[in-house]
Amino acid sequence: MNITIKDIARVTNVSPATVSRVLNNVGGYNEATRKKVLQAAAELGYRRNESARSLVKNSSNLIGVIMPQVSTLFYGDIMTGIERAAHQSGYSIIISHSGNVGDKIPECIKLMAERKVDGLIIATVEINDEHLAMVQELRIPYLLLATRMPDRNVPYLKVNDFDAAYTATHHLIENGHEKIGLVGLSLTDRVAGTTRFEGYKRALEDNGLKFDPHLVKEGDYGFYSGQRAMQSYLQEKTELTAVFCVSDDVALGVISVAADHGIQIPDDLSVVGYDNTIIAEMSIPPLTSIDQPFMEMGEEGCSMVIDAIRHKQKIYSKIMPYTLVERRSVKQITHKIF
Amino acid sequence: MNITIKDIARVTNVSPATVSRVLNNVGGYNEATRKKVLQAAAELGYRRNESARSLVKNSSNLIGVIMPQVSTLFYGDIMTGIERAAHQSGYSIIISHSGNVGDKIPECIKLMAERKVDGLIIATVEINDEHLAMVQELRIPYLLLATRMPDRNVPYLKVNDFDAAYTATHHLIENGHEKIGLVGLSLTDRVAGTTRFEGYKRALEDNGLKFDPHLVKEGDYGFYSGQRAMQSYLQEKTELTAVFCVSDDVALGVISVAADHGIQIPDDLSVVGYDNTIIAEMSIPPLTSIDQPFMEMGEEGCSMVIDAIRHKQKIYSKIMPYTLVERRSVKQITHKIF
DNA sequence: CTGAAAGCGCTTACAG
DNA sequence: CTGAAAGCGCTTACAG
Repeated sequence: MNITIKDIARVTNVSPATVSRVLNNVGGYNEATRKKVLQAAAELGYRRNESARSLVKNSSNLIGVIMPQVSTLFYGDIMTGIERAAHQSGYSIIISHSGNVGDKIPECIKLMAERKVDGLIIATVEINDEHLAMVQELRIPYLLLATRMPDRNVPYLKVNDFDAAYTATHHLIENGHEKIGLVGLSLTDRVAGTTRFEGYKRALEDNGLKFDPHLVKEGDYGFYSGQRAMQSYLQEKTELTAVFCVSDDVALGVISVAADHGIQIPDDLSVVGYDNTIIAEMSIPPLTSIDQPFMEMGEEGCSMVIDAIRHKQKIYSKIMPYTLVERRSVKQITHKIF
Repeated sequence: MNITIKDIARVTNVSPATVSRVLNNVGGYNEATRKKVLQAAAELGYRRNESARSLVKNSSNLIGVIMPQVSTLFYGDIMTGIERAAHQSGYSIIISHSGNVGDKIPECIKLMAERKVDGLIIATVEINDEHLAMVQELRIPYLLLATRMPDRNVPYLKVNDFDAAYTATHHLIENGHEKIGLVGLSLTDRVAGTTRFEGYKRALEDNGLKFDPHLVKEGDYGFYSGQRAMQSYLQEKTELTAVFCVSDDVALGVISVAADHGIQIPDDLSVVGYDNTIIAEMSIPPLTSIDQPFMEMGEEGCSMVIDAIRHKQKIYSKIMPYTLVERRSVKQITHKIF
């Protein structure tokens, strides 16, 4: 049998109400009772029953996290950040995977509803209007993390993909590159795909370079996508001196087939990645990459929803700062015009 | 206000008891009532309150997962496996991070106790006797995943580290190597550290090679650990033709400094990794590595505890199969004796 | 400062 | 097949 508040009450000769009060630190008892209750609780090995507590408080001290189960490098970082912030504030986190294509999102939301989570973080997956409606029905604070809903006023926390892509491309241009490829563009991904594409194009235009569709390779964010793109460049004998990759994984993909073909990075080809996961550092040569602060995003995002829960206030979207971290995969080349 | 079972009862003119029965599919009602209850539930948008349910059933449908927050590559894989199995059986998972050094383990266990989790998975961290006592006090099924307690009869699910290290080393020997380094040995890690060390040594001995302590570099499982080891080999001008690394990360570390020094992999140095995470494939050249099936381990492990919960039976330890996946980081060299 | 009582939303013997 | 009732372990007005 489990030890309950009543057991403590019996042992200490006070009412369960008082036990509850001291255990919850709400005041309304003198020091003597406080001491004996706490001592009895410790001696009996009391563990409070969160279910009972949740039931009466109509809240669970739970933050729900919905994430896709793709094994991306940053999954752990985001989770770590979220868990840290939650733990600090006395919340626990419960997670549910949305499937690779987000097909299980409704199920996830239902689950979160049953668990009466106090707040919800939807990370990394794109949701649609139907999902949004379900989430809103929950009437709890929620936040899109490292994702967003275009054209909808839904709170999110993420890096500005347009700017970051612009910066990455601009960095290449600054270093004298004029034929710059874009690798891994997902046209169906309106959050990170097309936005980065726009940033890339704009950087080109702003610097008087012509956008050439032959230089962009569609794909996804994976390693193989990068490999396929590089193979395709090779086969088509595309002339380029640099590529901007939509993720570190695809960057490593292009580097790997480049290596197989004796193409030197950065001497023959400069490459910049995106995410700045650990593999950017592991790359040979180490990869220049756009840093997304995933751990901080998890932490900050979770704090935002907790604040909203506690102060019953609205969550405002926030842009996280990105940085370009330079390593050794970009070469400065001389301008042809000189 | 939330819709409850009573609301459905009122609308359908049956008792809450009956509503509960049809919602839980326990039988004891005719088709007509079943239909109207289900319909009313759907119409009202009923969501059951798991807290209330947990309270009366004295169980939560929750599997607790305790993991360190190191951002290892396989974190996501393990979690994915666990979540998949849990979800399939109607369980949710709640996670708590144990800190890098496991210092927060007691706190994690306390939390799991309060949540009344039905089962517990402790992944990847080493626990001590004190922790074990706390866990056992919970009186719920639990399992150590990808870790174990030496000298204690505690159920675990993992790969046989000794055998795997033996296999890795033996693979190198088969390919004609005689001076084989061991990189990343953690002498304090009695689970994976010393065990892999033993496997390495035994493989040497069984093949008539002398164990040379100068060939082993202590460290941890990280990238930098591999870098430091390689630098140290270089500085000491250690003669060796191959290294067995305790993780892919350390393997990439040695490869990266090797590259900086113009040392060709595998021509000048063969290397085999451990874990077979995605980076093994991303490595240049692609890394031969011991595969640990993390996703399957998560899935299988979670299934084991769920089975134990359902059938109230003991959990028996299980060994997962590992495999050596050969890629291009090992070179066959001619035996000197010929 | 403290207690009696009601109630959170559900499940489950028990009785019919 | 169905309902009335008790109870899971807690919190929180209310009253003193």
